[in-house]
Formats: sequence, C-alpha cells, structure tokens
Amino acid sequence: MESGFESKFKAAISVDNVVFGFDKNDLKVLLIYRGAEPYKECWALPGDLISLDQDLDESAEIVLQNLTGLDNIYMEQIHTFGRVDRHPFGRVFTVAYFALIKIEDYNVKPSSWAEEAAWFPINEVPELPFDHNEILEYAKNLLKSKIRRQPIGFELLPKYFTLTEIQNLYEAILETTFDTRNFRKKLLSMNIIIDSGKMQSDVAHRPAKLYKYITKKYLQLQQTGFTFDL
Amino acid sequence: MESGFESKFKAAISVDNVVFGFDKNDLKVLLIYRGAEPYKECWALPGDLISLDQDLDESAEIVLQNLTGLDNIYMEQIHTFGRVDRHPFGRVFTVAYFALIKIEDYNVKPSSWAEEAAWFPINEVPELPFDHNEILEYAKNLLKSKIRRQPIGFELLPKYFTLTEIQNLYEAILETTFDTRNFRKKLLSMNIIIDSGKMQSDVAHRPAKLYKYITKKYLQLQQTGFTFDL
DNA sequence: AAAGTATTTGTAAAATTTACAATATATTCG
DNA sequence: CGAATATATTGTAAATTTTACAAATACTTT
Repeated sequence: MESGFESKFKAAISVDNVVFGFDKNDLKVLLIYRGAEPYKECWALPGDLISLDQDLDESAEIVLQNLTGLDNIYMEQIHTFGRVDRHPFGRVFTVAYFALIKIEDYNVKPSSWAEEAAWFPINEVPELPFDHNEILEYAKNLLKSKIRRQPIGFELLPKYFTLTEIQNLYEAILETTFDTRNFRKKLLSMNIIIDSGKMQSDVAHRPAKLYKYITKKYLQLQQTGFTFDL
Repeated sequence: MESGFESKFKAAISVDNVVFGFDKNDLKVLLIYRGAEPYKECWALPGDLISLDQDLDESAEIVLQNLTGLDNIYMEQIHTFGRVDRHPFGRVFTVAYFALIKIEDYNVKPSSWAEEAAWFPINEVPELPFDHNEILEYAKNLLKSKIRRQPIGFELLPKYFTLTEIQNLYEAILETTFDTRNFRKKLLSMNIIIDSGKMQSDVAHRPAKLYKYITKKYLQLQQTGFTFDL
C-alpha cells in the first residue's frame, strides 16, 4: 500500500507574498498584473514557483524582487496552503509570506512576467486567482493580531509621523476606533516614540507634532512582546 | 533564465507532527522510533512524505494516524521548513503541525514503519534527525505564546483536574512560577472552570477539589482570545 | 497523637484602565 | 483683518485590575 518515493517527488512549491503598506489612512496591499499563464491578465499576489536549489525563506525574497523590484525586504512566513486543486498545472503547495513596508521608501517596478505592480486599498482588492483571496484574508487577520502584541505599526509609517496618523493606522488595521486621549496616553507610556521636535506643515489647520520611534526600545519590545489593548 | 516547469515539479512534501501531552507535571511530546530509511533506528517526530492526492491538512491527520494510531486529532499547522539540504533523499519541504491531547484519553500504538511510539518529557528529548529539534523548538515557543492568549491548557488536562495541576501545567509550559493565590484568583475570574463537586482521593495529604471547564465559555473565549499575564 | 504534606483562602496598596470635553493653533474665506 | 474652519492637544476622578504577602485547613502516615 505504501507507494514508492517516485510518485511523491512530483510537487512544486510556490511562494506568495502579501506586502502591506499604509498611505493616506488606507491599509494597502501590493498586487501584480500577471503576464504569464495561468491566470494571465489578472491581478494577483506577487508569487511564483520557486527553484529547488534555494532555501525557502530566500526564495520568498527573490520572488518578490523579481516581480516587483522590492529589494531587501524582510519577509515573514505565515502559512502554507495545500489544497489539491489549488493550481491548474499540477500539485503546487504555496507558502505565504508577509511584509510591512513604508510605501514612500520604496519604488515598485514590475519585472519578469509581472506587467504591472500597484498598491490596492485593502477594501478594494478585486477577486484574485488561485486561493489568493483566502491568503490575503489570512494575512489580514495575522496582522490584526500581531499589531496588538508587537510594535510593528511603525514599519508601515514614514520616519516622522503624527499621533493622529498612527492612531488612524491602528484603527484601520483593527477596524475599530479609539478614544484619542487614552490612545495617546497608552502609546506614549510605552516609551517607544519620542517628539522629534519637527512639526507638520502645509496643512490647513493646527499642525501636529511629528514623532519618531526609538529604535533601541523598539527592538527590545519586539522581543519581549506587549499587549496593546484599549 | 526562467527555467521550465518540469524542473520545478520535483519536490516532495512531508508533514511532521508535534503532539504535546501532559502527565505528572511534565510536558511531553510524542515520538516514534523509525523503522525506515532515512535515519532508520532513530527517535523522531511522527512525520512522513505525503501522497499528492490529498489536501495538506488532511495529510497531517492521516500521517499521524498511520504512525501512532491516534485518530481524529485536531492538528493545527504551525510552520513550513524548507532548507535545501534538510532531507537526504531530495528536496523535501516539511509542514509542521501541532496538537494538544489528553494522554490518558488515547492509546498510542505504532504502525506502518514506526516501530515504537512513546511520550518523552520535553526536557529529555534526544537528538532528532532532520531538522526535528528545530521544529520541536518552534512548536514549544508557539505553545508558550498561545497558552497566554487562548484557554488551550485544558486540552492537555483530564476532564477533572485540580487547581494545582493546572498551575503546574502553566508553569511547565511557561517555564516560570506563579503566586498560588493570584493564579487562582485570575483563573477563576475568567469563569471558564467550575468546581465539579468531586474531590481528589488516594493522596497522602489534604485532598484537592476537582474542577472541570465550562465548554460554552471556553469556546467563546477561544474566539475572543484573552491574555493570561501574571 | 503528632508529624508530614499539600490545599485553601483575604486584604490592602499600587498600578492601570476607563470615561469624558474644553482649549489651542494653524489656514482659509469674506 | 477678523471670523470661520479644521484638526491637535491635554487632565482628572472613578473603577478596575494587579501585586505582594502568610496563616489555617484537612487528609495520611508514623
């Protein structure tokens, strides 16, 4: 009953990357327009079959760079999807990764068989091929739970940011609202951000102070973990 | 430079299961003694290459049952390991799963090519083949963080348990100690366990009350999540 | 009956969380 | 230039939760 090894060494592995960004109060995800079969001419997560001579984590970064030009992005594995019929070309298991980046710090340019690469507001993502909608949903939920336990919000914000911006980020991700006074109290009590001395400019109202985060504390907390509950 | 599809459909996938149990104040993990190559005659996590005609999650349960006789165990995927050289027979990606069970409720019996199956205290696990020690380490850390957020401790305990037992469980997993009064106060305030009316017997000291958990509250909290911090 | 062993329980102080609204500071408009 | 507009900023009291800490209880064994 035990089938031989040969029949088992016929699978392919792909990686699919969920790259989140934040811009103008919108949580966004990076998609590519596929210029190759299957699902040619569809928007999809930047993902591809991997070469079997590279480590898995390494593959995720390579695939992302090939398709979007994003280089040196730290990717974290989130889940592997392996439904039998998820790929029309054969048995393909896909390992999903995710990353958080500051949109303004990077320039995405499609390459390889990606015809376009663009940021989509998380609530305006079209129907995606394969099980990509399911993967995206998984990633959103993970982000939601991670942001309450690790100070990862800053990875999505520019170097200098206002307290309102970070509150908007938290509210967008957690799909809730916070009392401004309490939110600020809690955030500031963590001692991971500091008044940069700079001010917002070019706004038609009272300008806000710009804060920056303190790398040392930040890295420490990332290890320890914390709980952000309001 | 884009290699063809053929070269990519040559990988195999395995699943490796980390099954935790708890017994006499020890966190334990289920291992099998391998009766097949590679690493024949070694203790290892119960895992095997999977058939390519089954869904991934399904495969995890099948593999576990084949090797250990454990049937109908809910397995949760934890991580995929894909170093190039992790398997001597070729490129094998392994998807790790974990499960928590009540040792006394199940009878493990080795089958297929597993010659033995046995529970090892987590601190007495020998050197394991492949990257199994790394996988186990990953699973331990996951358990550690999960137990602080979800009431999963009860899955490891018998139906009736004492407060001391559950405290020992938490202390074993989190590798720390708690103040007994505060631990009980916190646990009872969650309203997920209730005095069963029964008492411990056959002990050479004051017998403890036996508690049981309340399924309804328990399921609810599992969804909501909670934080267990002391 | 005394010794041994683990179980059970309370309280005050400190820290954290929650609820809640008025004032400040910039730009734009008339 | 003054008024309107738009968002930024800030404090406090009450409630809740967390923390630190030790003595009495109930069974078995000697």
